[in-house]
Amino acid sequence: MSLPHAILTSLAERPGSGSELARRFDRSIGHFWQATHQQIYRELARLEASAWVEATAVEGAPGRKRRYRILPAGRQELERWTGAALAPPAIRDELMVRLRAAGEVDPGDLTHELDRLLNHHRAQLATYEAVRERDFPHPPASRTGLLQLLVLDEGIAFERQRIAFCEAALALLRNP
Amino acid sequence: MSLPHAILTSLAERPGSGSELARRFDRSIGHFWQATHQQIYRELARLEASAWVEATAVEGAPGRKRRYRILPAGRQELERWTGAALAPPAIRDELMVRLRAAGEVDPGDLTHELDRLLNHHRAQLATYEAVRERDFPHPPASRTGLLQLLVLDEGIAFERQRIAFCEAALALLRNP
DNA sequence: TCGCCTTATGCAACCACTTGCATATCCGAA
DNA sequence: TTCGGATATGCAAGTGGTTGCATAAGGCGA
Repeated sequence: MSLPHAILTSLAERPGSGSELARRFDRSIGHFWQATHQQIYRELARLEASAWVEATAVEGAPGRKRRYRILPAGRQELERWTGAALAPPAIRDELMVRLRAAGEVDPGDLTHELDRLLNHHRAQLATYEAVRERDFPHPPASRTGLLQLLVLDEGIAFERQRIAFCEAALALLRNP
Repeated sequence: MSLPHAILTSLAERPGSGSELARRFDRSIGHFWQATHQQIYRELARLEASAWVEATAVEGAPGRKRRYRILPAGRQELERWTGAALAPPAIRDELMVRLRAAGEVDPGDLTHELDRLLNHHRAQLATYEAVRERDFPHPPASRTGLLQLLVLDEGIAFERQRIAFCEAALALLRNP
């Protein structure tokens, strides 16, 4: 389970409040490890109880805003986890199940759904490419930057592969 | 949630018992939607309660073996689901989080874990390629076969991408 | 025939995630 | 000045997935 360490990583990159983290997840790390704001708040409470992060109330902000910062023990935990045993990814790909099902029964409106999915992946690809142009106009010099770019490029490769796959599936379903 | 429909699809392809389904998942559909035998048995009980599958006891077998078969109502449900709204995949990729973390702290033994992961993906690729040679020596003629091959080839493309990515990450972590 | 191994099925507890809703606080507009 | 909207945090119930263990039945060797 990676959520606590995804949050620790995000806080190591930059301190922030729960809602800021939720927005950061939507734009950055969350592209690889999604989390709702409820998950993030609950996990922040646990991280604080473990003394891996500390929080200070932010005055003059709406709600009861608290700013979280990673503590040395949290950085140490993140380091331990980074080198710990890494399980192969648990694949849960509904699209593949659908297509296997479409081989057994009438696919119905599946082509319409594939079209919607294709649009989603094209939009996601455009997002990644915009981030790449904005954040990495030149090859980064630091190891941190190189690793961030590597991960971003994997996202781009994934979306491209997905787009090609949706197109192939649509071609197959449309031409009997 | 796709597990009930993954099971219905598998039973539509061929009837079988819970343990046979569990083995089939390990080799086939489970490459895209993993499930333990406990999940499968629980789900089979629900599918039976919904009258989407029926079971008959198998005599002369160890345990209390029961053979499941999809019913017309189950096939109808599978058809409904095939055309239903399809959500974009929920990505949860621990490897990407690790690499972002490795940009913030000392990566420790991460290269060793990446080596193990690389071996896993190479083995998985070899498995897929063996299945492809065995099951699809010639291009399939049926729509069912074409869809199965499409899904299999996506698995192959995924493993290749993953192998290239692990190699790139290793090169980056080893050459500072 | 007794005990053990294997196959097959299943229960129960736990944990993470999802969803819907509730509360707190600030700010600006009526 | 108070009321509604936006921001921020949080609770609680329901669901799916994981893990450890339990039970049932056939087969086989001592």
